[in-house]
Amino acid sequence: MTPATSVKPYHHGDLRNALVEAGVELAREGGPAAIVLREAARRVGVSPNAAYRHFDSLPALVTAVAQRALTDLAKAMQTEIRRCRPSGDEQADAWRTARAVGKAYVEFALREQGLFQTAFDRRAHAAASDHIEPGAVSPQDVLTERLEALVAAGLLPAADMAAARMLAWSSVHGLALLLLGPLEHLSRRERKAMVEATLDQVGAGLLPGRT
Amino acid sequence: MTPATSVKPYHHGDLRNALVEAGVELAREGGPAAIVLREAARRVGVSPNAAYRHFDSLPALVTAVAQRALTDLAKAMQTEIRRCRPSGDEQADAWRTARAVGKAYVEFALREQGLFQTAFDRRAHAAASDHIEPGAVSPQDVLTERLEALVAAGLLPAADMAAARMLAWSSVHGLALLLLGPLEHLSRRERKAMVEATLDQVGAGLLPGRT
DNA sequence: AAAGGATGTTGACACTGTGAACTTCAAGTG
DNA sequence: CACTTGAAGTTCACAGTGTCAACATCCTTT
Repeated sequence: MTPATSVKPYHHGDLRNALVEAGVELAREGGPAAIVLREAARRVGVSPNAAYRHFDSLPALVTAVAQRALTDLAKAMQTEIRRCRPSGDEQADAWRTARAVGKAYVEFALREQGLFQTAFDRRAHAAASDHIEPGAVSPQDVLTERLEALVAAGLLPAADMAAARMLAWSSVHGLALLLLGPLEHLSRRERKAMVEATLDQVGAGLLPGRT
Repeated sequence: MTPATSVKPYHHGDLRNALVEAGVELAREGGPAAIVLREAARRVGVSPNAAYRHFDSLPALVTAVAQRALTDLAKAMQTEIRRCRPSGDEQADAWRTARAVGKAYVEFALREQGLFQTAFDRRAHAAASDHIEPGAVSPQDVLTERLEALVAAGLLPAADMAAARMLAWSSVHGLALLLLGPLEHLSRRERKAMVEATLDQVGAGLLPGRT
């Protein structure tokens, strides 16, 4: 049995993950621009250049953090779906869960501003050729799943899927970013109202005649 | 008459503006992160710290560039309105111009990616206490104006203005950012289709029963 | 047991934002 | 008109960053 903290082994053992986690923490504190290679290495207790054994460059680390953020977002959406307990009415349930997904999206953005911005940072998506997690579920997947439920419930014509996807994703994504940026001065109450109103409005656009 | 280019006067004369313009150029080339104090000063032909006589810090310069970008965007929207020649039918015209504004928004974002991202950069809106241009018109103003036209034409209940504003702004803003980020691989044709479809869908949400 | 490759470390370089002290110049005051 | 004074630019300096090259250490495989 090797003592847990002997004196610090020369090899960290799980540096890549540790760096990503440090990066996540930095992103949570100050957004994508706060992800700094040297600081991440410092927090992990390792020399700056050790990171280059696991990431080609800083953007590569940012990309990894962004992917982590994306799956966190997806998880939050799924959790919110699970909190909606079925009422038996398939149509009502389909719409309620779809709405819940949108709400979870915005709430995650507000709760985890730094992570959310990192998830959609330009540099993150730029250095794309990074190895992707196998079982990673993306926010798009969760949304698509909900739209399919709407189709199955007969609320949405299958032919309108693509357009509906764009409207739903665009409006919720835009809403989140506006609340984080130009509308950041709004009170919690006002924000809440905006979110509810916008989600209803999206519903009106998505499902003509049914809300 | 002082010769236009004697030998370079010690005092630049219009440094603030020159720096902002250099900043705009940098932003156009590489987004908000590419706005670099020293490079801007270099391009203007002045020492790095000269900038500090006009801007408290780098974020202050970014803010100035962002404001310039915002008015550029607003101008593009207004131009697109003007390209819509009235057809006599007030309702049709109101909707057509509203739609044109949305389209101009997205097209500006695609055409001037760097500027657009700078306009909505976090650091830009953070250092807010900068002196604002007097006659500056904002994108929000243009949008509001179009919504009022919709109300005047009897297409939109005045009570729904706030909600409509949020839906329109959110969806168009989100659409633009998605096209620039996660959907950047789309072909020009696909993008176009997305934009048209989403705008129509927004119209459906905004004006129930009328498109 | 020795080789070899993966993993960390040190040292160095160019670049950035920013503060302090100095210089130049235009404008107003006695 | 000489002379001060304050705005606008400059130089020097420092800490912090990403990244490269060369070196050190350790696990693994033969």
